[in-house]
Amino acid sequence: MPRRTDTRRRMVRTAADLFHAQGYHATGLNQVLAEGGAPKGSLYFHFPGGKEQLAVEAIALAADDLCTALRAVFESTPDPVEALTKALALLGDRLERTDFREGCPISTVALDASAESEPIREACVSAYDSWQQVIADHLDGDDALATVALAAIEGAVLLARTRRDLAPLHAVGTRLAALIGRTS
Amino acid sequence: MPRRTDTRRRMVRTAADLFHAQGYHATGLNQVLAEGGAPKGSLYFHFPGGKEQLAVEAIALAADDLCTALRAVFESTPDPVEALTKALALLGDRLERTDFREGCPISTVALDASAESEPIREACVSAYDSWQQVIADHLDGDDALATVALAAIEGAVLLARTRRDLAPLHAVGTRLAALIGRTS
DNA sequence: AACCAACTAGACCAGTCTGTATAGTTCCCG
DNA sequence: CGGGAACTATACAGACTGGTCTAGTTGGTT
Repeated sequence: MPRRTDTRRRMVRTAADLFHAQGYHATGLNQVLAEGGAPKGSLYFHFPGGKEQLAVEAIALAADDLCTALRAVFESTPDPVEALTKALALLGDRLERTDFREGCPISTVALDASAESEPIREACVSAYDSWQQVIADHLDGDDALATVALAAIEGAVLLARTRRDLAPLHAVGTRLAALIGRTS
Repeated sequence: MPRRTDTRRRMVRTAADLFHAQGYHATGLNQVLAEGGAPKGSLYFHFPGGKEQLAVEAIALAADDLCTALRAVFESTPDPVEALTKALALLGDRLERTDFREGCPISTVALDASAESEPIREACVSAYDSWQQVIADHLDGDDALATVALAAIEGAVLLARTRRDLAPLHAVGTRLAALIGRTS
């Protein structure tokens, strides 16, 4: 039985899910506590930095999860266009499964909190950077190109989530080859 | 002195700016009131639907503003790639001017409120649709392609705002030709 | 002048927010 | 068995939330 228990971990997990679906300001600490089955005292014991610290860790966790998933896709798929299409499918599946509640794990928080909290902003930047790095690694290290691919994907997820329709994902998917400038 | 006064208009304008920069949940009605110089009673006189109605109208206003600006750019610039580059510059200027507080006028709200309010979601969809329409009109009516262009722009603005760096905008700008599939 | 709609003003309410304080429990170690 | 750290549990605080209510003011019309 670990002393430094899994309660802490569970809190971060719960917070990550809630922030993912609702954003920073729309998610109350009470909701995180209730859903994670923990009282207030525990929260401020584990996260003396309060909501902000919890958000930073939640973002890092969510970023890591997606980064791992992305890496798995890219490592099992040599052709980058095909790999990106698979990545889009991954995000599309999640959107559909959650009735379009969960798109990009961090962009809601990035938009609604990173202007007022520098630590949160930095966590979001790290997240985007990590994903972009995975993409760039499989695009001959072309960072600018990876930026464009990431932007197109993020934008597509944003549109798909708002419209409740996967079409933007597919549109971007079919145009990825042109975007990347390969014929494959 | 106009009877159906400009107070109402001013409220929508203020709300639009605040929602733009901070999102839905981070923006309190009191802040809108204070910044717009109006008391609570007036708000619920002009907007019986409360915060939600105010948001819907603010989104519509912001959408219209950008739509007009986009149309102006496209009508004065025959080449669509060049026009999109100008549009990116427009958004980049605003980002820089506002110290990266104001990116896309509605995407923050789209992400942090459209899941819980159907009217707000619909207003956001209309906004995206109107912008996409302008783009498609100058892309031989290719709607899917316009979707990709819009997604890339939205994603670029999101990344630029979070990173506090216009590079993503430029990266997308230089790749637009490939994205659109034209040599011009 | 009288009237009525349009509109303003702000007090007020109940609920929620993040955050604090403190008493209690659990669990390992000696 | 005893002591102390790790952790939980809950009550509470103060500020702020969106929203309601009613009294008052303004201004055009007859």
